Amino acid sequence: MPAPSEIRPEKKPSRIQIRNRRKIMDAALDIFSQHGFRGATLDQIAEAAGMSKPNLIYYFDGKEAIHVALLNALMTEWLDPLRELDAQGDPLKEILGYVRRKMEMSRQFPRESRLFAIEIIQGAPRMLPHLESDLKPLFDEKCALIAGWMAAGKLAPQDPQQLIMSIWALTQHFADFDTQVRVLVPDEVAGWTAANAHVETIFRAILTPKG
Amino acid sequence: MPAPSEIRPEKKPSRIQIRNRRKIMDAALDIFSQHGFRGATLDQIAEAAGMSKPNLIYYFDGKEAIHVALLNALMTEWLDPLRELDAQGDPLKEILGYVRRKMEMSRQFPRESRLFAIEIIQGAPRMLPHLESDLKPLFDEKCALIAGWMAAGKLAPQDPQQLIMSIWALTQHFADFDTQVRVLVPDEVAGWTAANAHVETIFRAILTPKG
DNA sequence: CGTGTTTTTTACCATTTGGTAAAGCCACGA
DNA sequence: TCGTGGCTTTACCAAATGGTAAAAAACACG
Repeated sequence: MPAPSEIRPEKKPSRIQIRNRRKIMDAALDIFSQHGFRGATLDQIAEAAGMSKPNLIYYFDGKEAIHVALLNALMTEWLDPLRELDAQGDPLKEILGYVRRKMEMSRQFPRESRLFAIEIIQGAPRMLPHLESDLKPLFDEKCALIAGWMAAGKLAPQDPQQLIMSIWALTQHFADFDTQVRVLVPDEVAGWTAANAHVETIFRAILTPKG
Repeated sequence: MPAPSEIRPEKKPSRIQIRNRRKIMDAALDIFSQHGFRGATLDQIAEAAGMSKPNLIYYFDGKEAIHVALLNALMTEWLDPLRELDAQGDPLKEILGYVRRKMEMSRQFPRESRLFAIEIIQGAPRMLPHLESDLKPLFDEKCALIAGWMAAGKLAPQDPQQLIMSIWALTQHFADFDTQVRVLVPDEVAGWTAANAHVETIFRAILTPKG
């Protein structure tokens, strides 16, 4: 009788629950990343998921719950590439590796990137706490790591905060502004190749320590 | 009897019309840039403009007309900094000047930047034609100009398309992702100063021709 | 099988929202 | 003072939308 969305004690979800939850999340990612929270409708999501609207509500407590579930799932994996920055590795290689991973994510998961972008642009109404609790500490930690590398002369000295943010700006641009990029650089394959080369050039140029 | 929004022949708008149209556009910019097209409501816009909802409709044909009017007005002035790229000027100075103008716009007109960003992220449903007809030609023209500069050895050779897009990505980031930036770099003044310095460093580094 | 549980569907509902109709208001010239 | 025309408000409406109730269907399992 109780809908799974209301179950508090973890009553190990059935196979159907897992499958349908996945379908809903995927459909919701499609719709939310295209229209934003308010612009998306449950009917759209339901149709994209191939099920009825009340059935959505059976699996999630409501529209907001779906959105929050998406953002939560996203936040974790979205930060993984940054977590992989290894203090033991070669500084320049580590950062260029991070840039490459972010470019790869933009290409493979543009919907996730756009979902995130819309949420932030609109003031992160459902995500500010996560930014403070998840993103900020990781950001500070990695800034300190990079600052250490710079102090040791392994990288050209500069503001680590600005460095990381510029990596985000450049890499996510190709996912978030895809529509515009497609108009200006119609050849998608060549565009991605050029973009990869360009961002690598940029960061190699500003990071390589002088003499 | 006829509402001004329906007047075809340009019947020079009255002072009240000009004032109210402005108020509406400003309010709409506020709301649309915060919630996107579907997320914004006429009631919100009306309240922000300090007038009643039917009064909005008196001045504009409807929600969509307001949004389109905003985007049209925006597109023109948004491209101005790029238009100012002067073929006669010093190449490096011209591009760094462009970067500076874009940073300035991000700081002074974040709402416009976000309105534009949301529209593009959502697939530019009301703007694709403008991208093709206004942005694309200007983009191509300036790419050719920059390519000429590079061929003449005035700038380090690289993909001009990627160069311009990376300028956009970096400069607009600070307006569009302001919420996130504020969490990570709480000191706003210091943040902007560092950001300005950082983008200048980046483009100076990749544009300065070697030997 | 048969029975209790999970899942899905059908039929609704209350609110919100974009938009309209028509009356009222107000400044200004005759 | 009256009327005329631009401006504003009040009172609505139909469609869309998030969500609910409850019956029906599908399923798990002894």
